Amino acid sequence: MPRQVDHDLRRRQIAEAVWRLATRGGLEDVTLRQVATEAGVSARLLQYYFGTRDQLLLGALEILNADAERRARQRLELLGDDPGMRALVRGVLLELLPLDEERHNRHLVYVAYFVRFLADPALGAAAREAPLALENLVAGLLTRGRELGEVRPEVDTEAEAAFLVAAAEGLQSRVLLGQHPPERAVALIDRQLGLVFTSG
Amino acid sequence: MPRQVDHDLRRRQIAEAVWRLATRGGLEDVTLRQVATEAGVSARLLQYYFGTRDQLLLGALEILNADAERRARQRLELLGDDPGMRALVRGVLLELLPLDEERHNRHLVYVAYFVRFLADPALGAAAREAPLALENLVAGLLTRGRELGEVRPEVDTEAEAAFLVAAAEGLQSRVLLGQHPPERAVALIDRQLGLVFTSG
DNA sequence: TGACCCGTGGTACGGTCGCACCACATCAGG
DNA sequence: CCTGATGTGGTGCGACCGTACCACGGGTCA
Repeated sequence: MPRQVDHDLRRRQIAEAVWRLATRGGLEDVTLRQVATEAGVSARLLQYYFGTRDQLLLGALEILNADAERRARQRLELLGDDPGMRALVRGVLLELLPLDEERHNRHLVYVAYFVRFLADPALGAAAREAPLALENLVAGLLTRGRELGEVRPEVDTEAEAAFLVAAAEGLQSRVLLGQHPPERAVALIDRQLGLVFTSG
Repeated sequence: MPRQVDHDLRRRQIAEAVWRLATRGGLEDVTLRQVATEAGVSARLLQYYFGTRDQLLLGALEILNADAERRARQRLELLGDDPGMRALVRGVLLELLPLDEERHNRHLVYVAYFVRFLADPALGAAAREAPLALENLVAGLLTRGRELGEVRPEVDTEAEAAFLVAAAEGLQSRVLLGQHPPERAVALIDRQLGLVFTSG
């Protein structure tokens, strides 16, 4: 084998350019030439590493998803062993809010892709799984919390989980549009958690 | 004046073509030629009635907003005089869900525009007002309901309003992506309303 | 050392884009 | 009856699009 190059690194470098352009002007602005310029490589390389434009869009999304999962796992681990169910649920929900630049941009990218999710089966598959998994995760945590007495016994954990995740997603949009400051979104989540959990 | 034509009608006809294309493939697919074909008019007419592409996008959005407000008002009036605060709040929130084709498509169009809202000040202005007004409307209804004894006295009406609107918006996304059936979204809203209102 | 393949650049082509421009009906007012 | 604004169609232009294709440096293995 001749000259070795870190393919994953190159792909990531290109994917990041895709994200930046998508957050600025939507998928419209994600042209091969623009991505190449933004990534500082020749347009030919995009073809080499991703193939067609559709594959580039899909590839960039997959890398984003992988990143999101890794970062989320990191942040949850940061809570330490046995952080309590409330802190865990809170951590999961806050992952949906654009509380730092990384999450801000990530959610912006998802929005740019949104309409495509409906039309393109390959993209849709990559996007449909995550949120439902999140909902089930929260539902599981709430059920566990109810068994431990941390969650009020009358709570319908499945419904509450779906509602909490949806609310977090809605708050995300408001923060992105600058209609709420991030702290208010967090406060609103905490308020609802106060209604669900027994700990005062 | 020579040959008279209903400008508003023509503009609406063209705007509807914009919406259809935007819901199918995002703003990428909203090209002048495609819109002209979809609307069954010549491309030249788009220039005549809207000017540049940016103006077309803005104009189509404004017509959509006007429609949305009119339809919402209609549906609320359908509730009759003195429908009770809970029914009113419910009506406002359900307006945010894609419960019929009209609302489904409308929200899809908003999503297609979303990223643009952040970059284009003119579009952003048209989009930023509505949701905050909605939140204030709900907050007012809740406060009034609390005075009437329909809302539990311990409810923070402003926070609850913000949370409810955000949740409705989040549920909207889930329904659009087909992750929840519309009835489940309604049920989740009703469940939360049950926690807020005394009537049960 | 020569064959070979990986990684990279450049470029060319057919197509579509937004938009400006020109031509021409139609019909009200002088 | 003609003048001129209104409404409509067509066409052309320069730019940019996605992508296929060609060329080539450089490192690896026989």
